[in-house]
Amino acid sequence: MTEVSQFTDAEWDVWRSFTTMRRQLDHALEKQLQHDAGISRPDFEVLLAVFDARERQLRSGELAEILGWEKSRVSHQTTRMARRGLVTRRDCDSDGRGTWIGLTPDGMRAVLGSMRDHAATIRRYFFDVLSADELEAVRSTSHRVLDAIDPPVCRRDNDNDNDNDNEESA
Amino acid sequence: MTEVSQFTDAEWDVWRSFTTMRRQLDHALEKQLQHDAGISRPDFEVLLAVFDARERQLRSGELAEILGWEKSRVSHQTTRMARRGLVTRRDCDSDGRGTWIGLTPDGMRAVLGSMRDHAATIRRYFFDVLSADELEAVRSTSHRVLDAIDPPVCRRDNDNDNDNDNEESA
DNA sequence: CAGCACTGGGTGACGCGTCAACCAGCGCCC
DNA sequence: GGGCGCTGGTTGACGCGTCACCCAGTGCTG
Repeated sequence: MTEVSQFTDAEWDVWRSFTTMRRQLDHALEKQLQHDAGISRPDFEVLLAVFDARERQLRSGELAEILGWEKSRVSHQTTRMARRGLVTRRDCDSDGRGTWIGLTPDGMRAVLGSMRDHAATIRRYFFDVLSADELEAVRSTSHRVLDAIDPPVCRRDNDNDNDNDNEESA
Repeated sequence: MTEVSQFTDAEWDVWRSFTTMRRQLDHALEKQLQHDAGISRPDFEVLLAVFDARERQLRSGELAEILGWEKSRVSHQTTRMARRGLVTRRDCDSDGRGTWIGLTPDGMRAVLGSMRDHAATIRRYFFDVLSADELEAVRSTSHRVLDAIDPPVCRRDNDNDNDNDNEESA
């Protein structure tokens, strides 16, 4: 990644800082969850989504939509989690194709035990160390980058039907 | 991730923007490489590191150090890449334990063909859409977050023996 | 030289994630 | 009611990444 990259040293420095930070932050959050509750980040996301749902259960498809995951990913993940005793999976009565995902006692314990710690960790490594201005900068740069990527790549938030015209300047 | 998260709406907005941006940016870069050269990002990193090395070859351990990867990861990755015909692996003469990683013609073609496009993509989605001030903000916030994480978590860049002082300002 | 620790690297199992293919139930429409 | 497309979801293969463990060559020390 040196002579070849056609970036200036300053650009390269920014890019490296940024990617390193992402990696370390992910790693730190993962480690905290693993340490505090013995679960992974995907585990946590699933547990929290189900926990937040009325009746503490969700159809597989709803879960996919909430998390922004593919259906197959949800299937794989919940299958693994069921094997590890974190969630239950049972067939839906009213629709023979459906699957309800619920929490086991272990899953409930895990999510309750890790929520506060996880939020605290995010706060410690992110919100606490950044000023209001910096947070605003993060927000705006994120949106800028997203806007640049947006047309060609996936659409998730406002999923309207057209997805191939655009370029509303950048 | 709603009532439960003990974040303000504004905080939540920042965090979501940030994580979404990371995901989409990674995804876009991955897609570009796959499209332009049929390789993944890890593939690209390995190829570029080897390409940059004198003699166009590296010992497995050097590669690990350059990329900041674990040795086992390098082993798995280069094994897969060798299977796909991107790199060569041959035993080292002077040290019976060593392995040299080199480029195949296909690997050379892939790295040559994707370098410019990859850099251009990073520029398009990142450097081009951010002002100098915003880039500086990215750099400084990245360092701030890294500094917050740093002590407890891994040390990678300046790997001198002491690993808990530093702070060369941000 | 024998022993022994260290070092370079590989392996296997597993979790995460995607893609493509598949399958069954459901709804619709003739 | 018999076909037909759609929808909800699963499966299998594969790549990525980590951890724990293993193995052999190296080199040092007695």
